[in-house]
Amino acid sequence: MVTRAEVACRAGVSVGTVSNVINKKAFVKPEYVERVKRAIEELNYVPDFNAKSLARRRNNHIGIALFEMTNPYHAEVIQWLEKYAAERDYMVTTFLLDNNTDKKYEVICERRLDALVNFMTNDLPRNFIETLKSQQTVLVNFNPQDSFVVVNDYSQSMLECMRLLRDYGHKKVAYLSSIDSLRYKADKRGEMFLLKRGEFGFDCADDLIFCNDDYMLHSEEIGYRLCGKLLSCHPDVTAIFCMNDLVAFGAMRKINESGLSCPHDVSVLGCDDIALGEYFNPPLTTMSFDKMKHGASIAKKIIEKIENSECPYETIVVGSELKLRGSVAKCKYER
Amino acid sequence: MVTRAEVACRAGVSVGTVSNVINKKAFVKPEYVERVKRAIEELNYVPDFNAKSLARRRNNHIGIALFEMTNPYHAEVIQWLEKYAAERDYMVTTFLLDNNTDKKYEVICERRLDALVNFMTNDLPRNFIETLKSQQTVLVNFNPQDSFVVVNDYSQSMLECMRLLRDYGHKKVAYLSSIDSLRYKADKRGEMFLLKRGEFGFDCADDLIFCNDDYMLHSEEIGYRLCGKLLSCHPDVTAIFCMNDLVAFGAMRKINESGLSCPHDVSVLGCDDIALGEYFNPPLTTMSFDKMKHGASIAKKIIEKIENSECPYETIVVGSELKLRGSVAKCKYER
DNA sequence: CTGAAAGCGCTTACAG
DNA sequence: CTGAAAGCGCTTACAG
Repeated sequence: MVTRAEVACRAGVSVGTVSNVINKKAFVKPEYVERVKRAIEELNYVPDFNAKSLARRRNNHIGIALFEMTNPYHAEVIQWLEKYAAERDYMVTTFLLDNNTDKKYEVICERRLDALVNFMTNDLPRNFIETLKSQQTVLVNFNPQDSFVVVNDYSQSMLECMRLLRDYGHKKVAYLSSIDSLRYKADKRGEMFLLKRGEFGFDCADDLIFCNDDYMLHSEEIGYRLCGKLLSCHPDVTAIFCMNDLVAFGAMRKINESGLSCPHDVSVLGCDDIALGEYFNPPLTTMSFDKMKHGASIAKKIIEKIENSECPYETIVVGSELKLRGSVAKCKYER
Repeated sequence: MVTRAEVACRAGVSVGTVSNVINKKAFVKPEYVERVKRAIEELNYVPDFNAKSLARRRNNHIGIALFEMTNPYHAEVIQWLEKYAAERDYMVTTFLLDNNTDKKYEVICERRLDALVNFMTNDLPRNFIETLKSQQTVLVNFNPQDSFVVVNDYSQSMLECMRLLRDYGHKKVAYLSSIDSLRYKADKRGEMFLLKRGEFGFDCADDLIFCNDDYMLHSEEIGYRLCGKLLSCHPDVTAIFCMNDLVAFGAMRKINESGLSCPHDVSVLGCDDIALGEYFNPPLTTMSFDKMKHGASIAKKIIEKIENSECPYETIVVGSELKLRGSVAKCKYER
């Protein structure tokens, strides 16, 4: 492994000067720049980012806390986040917090991340968060007072969906949530549904809303199970909101297996607009937001704050958009 | 940020002794152990893994080079790899090499990864690989002589599939490959199809095999486009092998849009057994292997070699398994 | 068994 | 503008 000292030696300058030409932080006599560059080339020198991190007390490392790695929705957002970050020399790594979590909390703290983005649905332990704060880690999606918060405002699209279902004559409309009953209402989608369903003429029975309390299940499985329960107590349901696209896929599977058809018997709506939704049969109606903008703007805010801790934390609201596709149709009783 | 020196001071011992109790490498008088532990607790001390890495010249960091982050197949394998690695204090980070690749090659080298797993379909530059080798990075899925290689042996399942299609009376069978025509034959699936299709009584027309040369497309889109071409020159095709499940989803979408039905008109087979396949309509027939075993065994080999560079590189062969589901049916001309 | 000290490969004031 | 040197927070022979 060739080090900076060897480069300096070969170029006939000091280590500090080599640093200066590599980091372009100070003016260096062109002749030296030339010599250093040549030495780097000849020795095939690669700087050690680790050593740099230690000296600068900054890692250029962004972490992402995730519960399910197989949800393409997160993968898409992360992809854009990573792209933006990578162009600015930041590395992003994803930490799967679905098992052995205590150990992973430790690891995350030991790695001295510059920032951590929280894409979990469940809460993270208080002392873990405190440690991160004491390390000056820039936080995203924790408490609004000490982190950036990105909220996807689904209220408009949700209203649009509800209007659509009403116009299509649906009355018996259910809601399948992949999170538990407490959090369910905190979510804009759930809140809106609960608040407005009477107004839109939908059946207001409590057991048309299903929540999930088993944290270990993946979304598809949640949708599949909840839809099973739903169909057994409300076989005449004609439309189902699902909290995300994977839940919707699970619901559609159960519908098919029950000998019903989507959208002929039951319309299904998802959320997130993952790329595969369009490939389903029927293509999934869903609502979403600009994932590129979402990912990139998280990265942008993070980097701004890392490089200038004076930047205030703020809440970013991202508007949503409805994608109407084949999985929604007129209520069969109206045709 | 509290450092090891402060812990040592508070515990009334030296820095080295603190290291010894943390790393459990040497015997320390129980009384000291107690005092050090208390000091750590009281000061809320968190070791700095970065500094540790610099001193040990090892990072406990495994990288994964990936082209598409949205393929759940890789996500699943990586998830198991990560789980195994995390339990042994290794961090794994995924590098998306779909754009700005030169910069990312640099970043990867600068981060001094202990290992790099290659999940790309296209080749990586020679000098990048050379640099990694000179850094003693443990390699997976590069050249067999200087890396571990994990091959999924699909030959048995592929034969099983072909036998099945023959028994179901299919004659006009196509193959959609997400990689280019050169690599196509190097893959066990493609090789087997090409070699045996005559023997199974399938039509041997060259234009029943479609390859993809546009590296920027995602698998679903590749399947969709190739299937479009296929249907326009062979509208009477009755079965399609797809190189992976996403390609199959794309093909199924095109089939539906063309007014045909899967499996009534055309049977479709995928590969990888991604979780969503079962949720499709119809559920996708596919072949796969044990992803947990696959991911964990990569991690195991890597860690063994990192911790003992004497371990020889080897090739690991993983057998495959057929999952027969609704997307395959008897040829309609035989019913 | 424990402590003092050198070393890991960088950055960054500070003199000159 | 450049070099010498201290420092980042650890590990690890080596004395004692």
